Order: sequence, then structure tokens, then C-alpha cells
Amino acid sequence: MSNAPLTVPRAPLKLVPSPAAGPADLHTIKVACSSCNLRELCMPMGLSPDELARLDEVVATRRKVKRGGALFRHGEAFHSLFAIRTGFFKTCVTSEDGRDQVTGFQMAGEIIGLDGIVNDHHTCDAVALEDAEVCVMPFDRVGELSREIGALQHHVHRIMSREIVREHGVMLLLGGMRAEERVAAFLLNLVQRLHARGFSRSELVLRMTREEIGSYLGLKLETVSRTFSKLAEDGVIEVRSRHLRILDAQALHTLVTPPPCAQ
Amino acid sequence: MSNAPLTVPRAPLKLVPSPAAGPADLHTIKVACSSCNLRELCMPMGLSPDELARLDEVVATRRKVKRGGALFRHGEAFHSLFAIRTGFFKTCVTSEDGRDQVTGFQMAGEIIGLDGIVNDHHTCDAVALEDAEVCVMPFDRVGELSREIGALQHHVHRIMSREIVREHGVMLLLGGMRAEERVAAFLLNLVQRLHARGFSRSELVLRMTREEIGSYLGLKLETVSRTFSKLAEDGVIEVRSRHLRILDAQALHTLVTPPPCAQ
DNA sequence: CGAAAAGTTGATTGTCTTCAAAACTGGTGG
DNA sequence: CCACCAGTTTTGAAGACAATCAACTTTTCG
Repeated sequence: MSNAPLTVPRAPLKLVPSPAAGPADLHTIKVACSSCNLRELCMPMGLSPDELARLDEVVATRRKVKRGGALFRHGEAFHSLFAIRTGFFKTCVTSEDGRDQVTGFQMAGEIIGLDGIVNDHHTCDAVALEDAEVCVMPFDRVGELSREIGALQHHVHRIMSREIVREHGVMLLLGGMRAEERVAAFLLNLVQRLHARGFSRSELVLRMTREEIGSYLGLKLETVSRTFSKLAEDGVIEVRSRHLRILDAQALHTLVTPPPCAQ
Repeated sequence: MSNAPLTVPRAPLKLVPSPAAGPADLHTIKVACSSCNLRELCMPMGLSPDELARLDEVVATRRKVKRGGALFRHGEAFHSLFAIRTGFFKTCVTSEDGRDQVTGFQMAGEIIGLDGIVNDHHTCDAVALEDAEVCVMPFDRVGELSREIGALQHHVHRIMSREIVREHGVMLLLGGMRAEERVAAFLLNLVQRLHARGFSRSELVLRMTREEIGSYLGLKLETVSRTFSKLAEDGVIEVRSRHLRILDAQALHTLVTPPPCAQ
């Protein structure tokens, strides 16, 4: 089996390379995964040229989603997985009594829609937090091609497994951490993923509101705001509305992983 | 307070059908999924006789795990998925600083080990809460057969998707519910799954400690205990150590889904 | 520009945790 | 068979943390 490193160090990709689509209708444009610079984020590696060419068959179309718009909503029929090309999404589940819980924030190269497989219906909403574009990958086609390309099959399994492991991490966070630790873990995770995509290791723009962060972290928006202020006071971060700079990454790490004696 | 003894009949229905194994070493016995009465829980349905026969190739061996023993631990190499034949497991993740979080409780017919796929290493521990037996399904073999049997491929996808959706539910619970709601949701989920396996709809034996319940629900063990006591006081449940009876399922449901006005 | 949305901050309340002690359970060996 | 012991569970009292309520400021966007 591949002994790729556990955390995949990604070369700083230059993202959002002006799709150069021209005036044609984007919804019908054929997109070549084989020439997409996000490939290494959402597609398997080490394919033969032939397999690479076949991979292009997976993506049927692209689809644009305006900021605030939904890529899918819970209850809708499930047909496709979506690979984010540009933009930023949140996914959230809604309980029967109307409570809302953000289950994740997704960015370029990540796959959403996995929740819909089990019952052929989406069980959460995927909402764009900024104008976005996704690759539509009909799940039937993914399945067919998986049967022929072993690497793709394994890749699909890995993506789903990764999501399960990610959610374990969120459960750890929600289950036992205090507000400051949650926020620190959130920021570190976000900036790490952004850095893997070629962005700064210390500066980021929050695409979501305090309320959405709070929902994700199991906190109220006031608590998120207060925690930001506290961290800023301590010189750990610098916040100006949605622009955030990490001044002391080490301090954030220490917050997430307090020394055993310090508890 | 306690009138009738809270004894839960072991598998009144079809489960655990006297393995008919004979004296041979169980670890080398070939188990036929095609004749396993848990098949409908862990295997796809609607297969042809031929496919059914081939399915038997998936399970290599069985493995017994004593109460308190680990089926696998985080860090161990991943080779196989496990289908629980008998017994009861918990899975838990451990953060760097030693914090522990139970991520789920698993019973007969459920699949564990999915977390190991992404990095070829398990990321959580699976510990038996009572003597247990599992079917060992080498993941390579699952993959191979999936390529040939479409229904199996889809089934694997569904199982992983189901786990993702389940975890969404846990996030909803951990993110926003109060102690009483969490405990109510936990009990309803547990008894529902037990009922699907032929057990009582209202009586159950908790295989885990208050502390393990608390870890799963993001509460301290004292809070779990207090909440049980409170629910018992209110006549919603009856608890005697690990034997529990649900007296008012409707009340539990109402707790989990409070009327919109009660926000 | 002006209204609405988002964010900040303070005061107070409520829920859960923490600390502590006692009671119970189930298993073991005398 | 019973006594005993460790682990588990219950319960009480006090304290901590985040939620809530509220007022105000800033930012965003039509």
C-alpha cells in the first residue's frame, strides 16, 4: 500500500487560475481533470496516462453557486458528488425542531455530498459562503470507473474514511474542549488547510460569520467574539472583522494541547 | 420502586444461531456470510446465488475479543474491516494530550475499522465492552470483490456514508443539546438499534459505564448519573445500575425534540 | 447614503463541572 | 457461603464557564 506521509504536504498550488472559459455556457463545458491544477487534491495520484484520460469522464459538468446559494439541501435526491473548484462552503444539518449545526467548512479541492450516498438523499445543506464553482461528478459514473481503476476505487474509500476521521476530531473538540481550545483548534485547522493550498501560514480571511463558527464549535456567537478578543488581547492573534492574523502559532498549539500538568 | 426484575432476554429473535462450529479452531473456520443470519445487517441484499457464494470469500476468519480487550488500537496498521458477530464495542479517539473521547458504541451487524482506510493506520481504539466475536474482512479482498459485484461496491459506500451521517447526528447532539436531551437521544438511539436486532423496545442493559456514556455525550459521569436519576424521578425511565427500562418513550422523544416555542 | 446584518462588550443567569463522601455492585478468595 | 475489595454509581455543595439578555458599534451591501 502507499506509504504516503500521514499529512500530505502539498506544494503551494496557485489556485483560481482564471478558468479561461470564454463566453460559452459554463454549465456545459467539459472540464479536464487531467489538466486541473487541483487534481492532486481531489483525485488519486500515480495514474497511467490512459487512466488519467479516463478520469476526465468522471466530471460531467461544472456548476456555479452564488454566495448564499445552496449547492444542495437536505431532502433533495442525491445524484452526484461535488469537487470544489473555487469558493468556500459550509455544510449544516438541521434537527427536526429546527436546530442548526454546521458540520464543516469546505474549500477548494475538497469533496462534498458524501452524506447523500446512504439513502439516495442529501441529509445536510451545502451553502456557498462565497461565489463558488464545483465539478459535478455523477455518482454512478464514479462507481463504474472505480470498478475499472483500482486507484480511483481506493481514492473514494480514502476520501470517505478521511471524512469519518475528521468528524472524530470534531467530536473530540465538541465533547471535551473549552471555548478557547475550540477556537484555537479551529483556527489552526483552517490556516493549515489554506496553507496547503498556497495561502499564507499566518493570515486568513474568515468566510463565515461568528455565528457559523459558533455553530460549528458548539458555542454561541458572543462566546466566539469574546474568545477572539481575548486571544487578541493576549497577543496570540490579531483580528479586524473577518481578517485574522496569527501572531503566535505556538501559543495556539499549546492551547489545543495543554501540557498534562496544566489541568 | 422496582417491581419486576429488569431482565433482558438475550436475542429473542434470529440472532446468534449457535454457530454450529464443531470442535475445530474457530480462528481458522471459514464462515459463510451466505448462511449468516446477520447478513441483512452487514451485507448487501438482492444478490444472485452466485454472488452470494462469492461473498463468502470476503470473510477470511473470525476473531474473538474478551471483554476489555482491544480489537485494534490507534496507530496499528490497518488491514481489515470487522463485522461484529456478537458482543458490544466502543470506539474512542485519544488526543495528543491524553484526552479521550468515545466516538461510538457498536453492536452485532455493525462494521468497524473504517477510520483506518485513509492512512493505512487505525486512528481510534475499538474495545470490547463484553466478550465479542467479529468477522475479519481483509480490505484488499473487499476491494477486489467490490469491483466485480456492483451491489457490494455500493454497499461499502453506503456503510461509510451512513457512518458520516451518524456522526453528523452526534455533532448536532454535542453542539447544541443540553444534558437531558443528550441522554434522551442516546437512550432512544440505543434501544432503537437493539430493537432492530430483536430485543425489547423498552428494556436494555447498558454495557458501558456512566463515564463512557459521558465521554460519548460530552458530559461528566456525574452529570449522566444525575440525569438518569432525574428522568427516573419524572417517571420517564427506571434505572437499576445498568438495567434500564423506558417507561415513557414519548417523553424521551419530546425531550430530544422540544417544541419550537420552548427555545 | 442608509438600512440591515454582523460584531463587540457588559451584566447576569443557568447549567454543568468539580470536589468530596458515601453507597452500591459484582467478582474473588478465604 | 460469606466477607471483602476495587470499581462503579449516587448524591450533595460549591464553583466555573458559557449562555443569555441587552445595548451599542461597525461593517456590508443594495
